[in-house]
Amino acid sequence: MQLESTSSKEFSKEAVRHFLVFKQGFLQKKGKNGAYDALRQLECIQIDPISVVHPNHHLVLHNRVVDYKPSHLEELLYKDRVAFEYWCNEKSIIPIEDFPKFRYRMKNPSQFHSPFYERIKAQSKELHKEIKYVLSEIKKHGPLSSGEFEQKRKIEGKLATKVLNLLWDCGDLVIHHVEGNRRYFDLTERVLPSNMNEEVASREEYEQFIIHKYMKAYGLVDIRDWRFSWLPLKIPQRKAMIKRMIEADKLCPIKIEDIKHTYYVLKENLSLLENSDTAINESILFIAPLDNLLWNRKMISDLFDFDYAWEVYKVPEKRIYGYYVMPILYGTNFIGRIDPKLDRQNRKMIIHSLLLEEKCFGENLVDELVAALQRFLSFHEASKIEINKTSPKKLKRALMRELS
DNA sequence: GCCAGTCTGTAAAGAGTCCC
DNA sequence: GGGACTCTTTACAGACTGGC
Repeated sequence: MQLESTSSKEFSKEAVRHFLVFKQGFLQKKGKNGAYDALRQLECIQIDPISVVHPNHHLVLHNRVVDYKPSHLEELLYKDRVAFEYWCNEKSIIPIEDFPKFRYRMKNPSQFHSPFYERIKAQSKELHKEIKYVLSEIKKHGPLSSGEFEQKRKIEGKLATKVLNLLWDCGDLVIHHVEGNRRYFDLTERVLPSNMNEEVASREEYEQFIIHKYMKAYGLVDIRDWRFSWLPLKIPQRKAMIKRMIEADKLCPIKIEDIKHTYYVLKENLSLLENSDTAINESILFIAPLDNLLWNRKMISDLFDFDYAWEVYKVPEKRIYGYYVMPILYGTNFIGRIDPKLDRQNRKMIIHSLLLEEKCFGENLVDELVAALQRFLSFHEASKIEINKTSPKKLKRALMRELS
């Protein structure tokens, strides 16, 4: 199937990088309202529980909102209820106005992903009694976590987790609040306004909505992406969908210098891509491992000539850059990697390594790195810093001179 | 041989539980 | 009281399998 049209526009890598970085809105917002605006601009933020430093979702907002605090997001989720948690780019935080659209997926969970759901769906008949019991207990007592079912009620903890997740997948329960990493679930009808819970989109409406949302969030559309369109589509179905969108004048194929692979961009974003004068943040940023900018690792490699792999899931002997390694962004380039860990007891930020790419180091970078580290420390309420390894070696002394 | 899809290993913090 | 242990949460990366 030939998808490239003769009218494909050609762009430099730098122009496309500028477009992608601009769309992320780095350090463009302020305060709790700014955090909400950033969430809407990003479409969703991926959740991750690993807390070596602040977890992924907080790091993502820290890089968009100049004075961001984790309490901003907690309030947006559990007090103001202008955001909710559900499957989007994996488990994600999503603006609440999208909730009615997600109802289609909630009511038809077997049509979508989640191997976890598939595993327990097979047991759903057997779980019928437990489902009824969990719902009635929550109705009676208010928000409950899996732990409470194990401790005080007659249901084993792992089974309670399965049932709670199943009911959450299906939209019968929402996350009321979180204590540590324990989620408390409540009835959706009790937490959200009735209009949110009544409207159910059709399959067609949901698909159109989620495809558009995906394309806006990614900026560049890549048919190889394993999360393509956040729908379970095989390659031929993806090609057919792209063809339809090109014919409907909603999507444009683009050619990028030195890249054979064809990427696509929403027609509505084309003028933004063509306009490389848009102002972007020029400070150094430590990008979260699951930041929206990094969702498509192949695209990052193509456009930024930077191969990034998060190493938390690698066996220790195969790690090259460190367990929680984060890319360092400077303007429209990745200039290196940082592997941090917060020592919470001593309020000390330990930088296991800070490695700059070859050719990236210049004396003027030191000031920018110091500013970025100071902001990172302040965000984590760390009063001390320890830097173990840098590349180049002389960077460590230069940084410590400014930071201590 | 290549590509798509599936399965498994891996690790962290925080809260709760158990036992001395 | 406090140390040791268990449970909970998550999905990427790489190994593996199967189809063409």
